[in-house]
Amino acid sequence: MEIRVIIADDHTIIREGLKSLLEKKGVTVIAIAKNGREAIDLAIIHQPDVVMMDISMPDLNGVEATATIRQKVPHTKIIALSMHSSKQIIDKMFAAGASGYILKESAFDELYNAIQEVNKGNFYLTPSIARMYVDSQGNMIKDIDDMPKFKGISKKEREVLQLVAEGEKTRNIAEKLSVSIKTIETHRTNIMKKLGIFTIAGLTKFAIKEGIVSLE
Amino acid sequence: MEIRVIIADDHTIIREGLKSLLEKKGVTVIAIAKNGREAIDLAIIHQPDVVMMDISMPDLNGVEATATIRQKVPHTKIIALSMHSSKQIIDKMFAAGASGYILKESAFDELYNAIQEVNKGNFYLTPSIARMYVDSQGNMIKDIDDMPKFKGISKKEREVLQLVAEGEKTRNIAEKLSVSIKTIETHRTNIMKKLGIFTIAGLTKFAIKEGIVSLE
DNA sequence: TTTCAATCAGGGTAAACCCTGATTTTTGCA
DNA sequence: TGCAAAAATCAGGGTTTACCCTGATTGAAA
Repeated sequence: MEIRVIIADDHTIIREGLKSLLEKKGVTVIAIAKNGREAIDLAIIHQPDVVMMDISMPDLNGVEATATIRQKVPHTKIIALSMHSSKQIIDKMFAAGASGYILKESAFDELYNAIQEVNKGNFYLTPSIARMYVDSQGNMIKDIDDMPKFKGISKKEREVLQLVAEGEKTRNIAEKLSVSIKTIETHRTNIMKKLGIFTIAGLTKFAIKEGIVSLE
Repeated sequence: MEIRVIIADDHTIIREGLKSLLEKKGVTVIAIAKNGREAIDLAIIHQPDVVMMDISMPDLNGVEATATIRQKVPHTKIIALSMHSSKQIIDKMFAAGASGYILKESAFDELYNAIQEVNKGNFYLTPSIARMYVDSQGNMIKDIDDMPKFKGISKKEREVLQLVAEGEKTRNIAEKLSVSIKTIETHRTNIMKKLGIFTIAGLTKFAIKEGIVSLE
């Protein structure tokens, strides 16, 4: 059976390379996204079987994009494609509703395997990471809808924080999120109060440290 | 004429993806290395035309591997394949003897172009980075090694940039440097023009990338 | 049912941003 | 050594954005 896949990664080389490899294996790459927001839009339009989702992307990161896609296109499965094996990041991704997690240093065959498994409705975890999970928790992943809070920062606030740290002005953020400028101002003020950081530069550094935005 | 290439990258997905893309274009990938040490060994054995070299690799990084290959296999050209556009890293790579520098977010066509150019004996720099190596008159600075400053940023401007990126307000910066607010405003404006970055968040990220400020 | 997230308004001050134009000091190099 | 270029300094005066209150509504979650 044909598997229809969307690739989301901010690095063109990876997008194109992955597409080339998947197509060799007979997987149909129906669309390519270069950030989380594009991934959401394309997932809604194309209703793919699987999304290969990079975690750190500009504009809207992979964790948030995963949560939104899981909500709006529930039958679409998501595999996180990451460079990091930090437990914190993995937890976030599965909490957001990912079905698989593989590393960029994994072999392509493993990635192909993951797509097959996830498409069948199973979970897939890179073996090295799976070992870490079984040791610490015992139980595997459960489908949690609500994302764990991040230092008291709400989902929307985190989204605003990312855009602020990426250099967007309030007006542009308001347009992107289709709300009023006043709303964004309120969010930004609340973020600053919660974090105790009162400058754009400070917020930017915080967002970089926390992996909310990348330096690329 | 056939171009013989070695790929060195610690991420299997990238190695295999790149190989697949290059072979589609008729480039011969004669070997694949997953760290710098392997890259050196394989370069000596196979004497390739070009090595695609990732910079951050375990065991032995791309910079050292580049220097060694340039010394032991002088006719082999090296293209750095990086995720970062930090000046320090670029300088190091070219100092080590690289002939090209491209980003992983570049399109594959650009990478293919770079291979062609480098194989002819030319240098190749990703346009976005090349722009940073251009002075205010629009002249390309060829000698990257003794480039005095980064895109025409003066000493004082750099000082102001650091304070801006650390979250200081114009008034505080003026006080610290014992000059008027207007002077700082002028510096900041000039920095923005020179860098083509027009937000505090952008300046902050730039400063972090360049090591002007740290993440604490 | 009370809390919290998300939405938005009014109205204000401070700061950033953007010109033009100018003087003085430092510095590269012919 | 001398001179032109670049760096550093500052002013005036404008627009825009950020920042900071108070206050209010809706809907969802606890």
